[in-house]
Amino acid sequence: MPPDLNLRISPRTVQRETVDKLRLAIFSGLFQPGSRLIESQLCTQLGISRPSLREALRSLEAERLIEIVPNRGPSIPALSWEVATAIYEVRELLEVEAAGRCALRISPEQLRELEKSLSAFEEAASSNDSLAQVMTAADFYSIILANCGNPILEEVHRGLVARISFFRGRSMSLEGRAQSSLAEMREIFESIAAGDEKAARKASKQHVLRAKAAAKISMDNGI
Amino acid sequence: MPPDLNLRISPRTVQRETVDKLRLAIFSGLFQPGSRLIESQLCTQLGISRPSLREALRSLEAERLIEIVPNRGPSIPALSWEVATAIYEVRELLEVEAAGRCALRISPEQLRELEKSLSAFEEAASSNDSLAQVMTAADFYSIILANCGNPILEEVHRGLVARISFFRGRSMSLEGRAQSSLAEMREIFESIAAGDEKAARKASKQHVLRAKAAAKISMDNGI
DNA sequence: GTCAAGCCGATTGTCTGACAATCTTCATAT
DNA sequence: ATATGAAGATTGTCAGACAATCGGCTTGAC
Repeated sequence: MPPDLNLRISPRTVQRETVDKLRLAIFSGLFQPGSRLIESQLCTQLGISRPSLREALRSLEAERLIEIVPNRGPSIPALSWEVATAIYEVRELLEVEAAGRCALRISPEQLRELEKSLSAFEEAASSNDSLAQVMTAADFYSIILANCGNPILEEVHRGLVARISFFRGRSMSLEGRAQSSLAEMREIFESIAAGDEKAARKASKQHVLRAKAAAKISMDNGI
Repeated sequence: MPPDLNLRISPRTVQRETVDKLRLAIFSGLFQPGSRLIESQLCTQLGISRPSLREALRSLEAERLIEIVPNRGPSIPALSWEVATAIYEVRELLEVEAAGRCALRISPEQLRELEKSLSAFEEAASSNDSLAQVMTAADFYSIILANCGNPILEEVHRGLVARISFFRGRSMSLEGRAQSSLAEMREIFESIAAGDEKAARKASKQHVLRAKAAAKISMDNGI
């Protein structure tokens, strides 16, 4: 078999990645909540055709990252505090369960991985880079969710966290939030490392509750 | 203002409903797990164009009701027992929480509604119409989830239940499953009616566990 | 001046038709 | 029997079109 030279003169524009680009743009807060997304504009910006764009938009709609109102088109939904609260509550349910399970079954190897991500967050927390803080914190949870033994738990969790990504950056930049977050995460880590299910659940619950409180504060302040 | 005669000679084919049609087709088991969905065929069957169909398919893909493999197109995913188990476990988490909350906050009016749906299931259970059984049972949960005070809980639950709809018809047709299901549901209802949160949680947990067991049996039997 | 009616541009919903890239299948040759 | 290769089927993507609908603006009436 001849080696795959991977030389593609005109690669069919791989717009399987269009969804990812758009998702990232939404995460990074490029669009204001409530603002409309004009299809023709997005097409030129992304360099794809309207049918392709609309496919991507349907995916995002199903993920609840955008809303599509008939005859008005896609827009960024304004997240009410009521819905945000509901999301935090379900997140609590899922994370607590995942942390508890994780404590009982995580492998030494993955535990080291978790420790590394905690260190990464520690470093980010001592800086003022709130984007790095959010990213490393997300890594930490991801590892827990990925090792809880239930792929659905992970999948649902990811979907929910995506919807409140808007808050996360804001609340993390609250005075002292990163540091207290670090302490909470360390406690979760210690409990999991010790294989103490109950402690892991308790610590995890505390963490989500405090994150929720921080989000509420930053929202009330209209940050 | 002239009255809206609602006379549309050529109504723009409302294919906002295309997704619903397809979803229903999948629920009712019209497609075999693992079978491919040919776009051109679906287009003619549904009477819509390919771009429109592909939008609908993207929505279903995001709901995990179909899979789309690049260059192979959409297909019905074969649900492994491993994934099904994971779904049942998360369902347990959500339903238990919802039942518990419901017990504390449901209005008398909604309680009557719940009782009615229980009666409907009772009637279906005494018949042999397993489709009616599944539908009325789904109604019962829906009412609980809709009244638990957390819309996200409901939303996530609906998404998960959709993915195991394939099993539900099968396991409900197991000898005696409908009757024992009825007993379990009655216990959930009684607990909620009594405002007993703990009992509601316990009964709900039992119910999901038994449903899971029934699903496993019917799957092992290859029904 | 305020409010209603109606018009106009902007945008969406949907279709048709096209074509290259890729996968499948089957026949052929070694 | 296996590898090769060619034909057909299917997907990925685009361009262009047009009616339906929405939002805002102008106009006109009171």
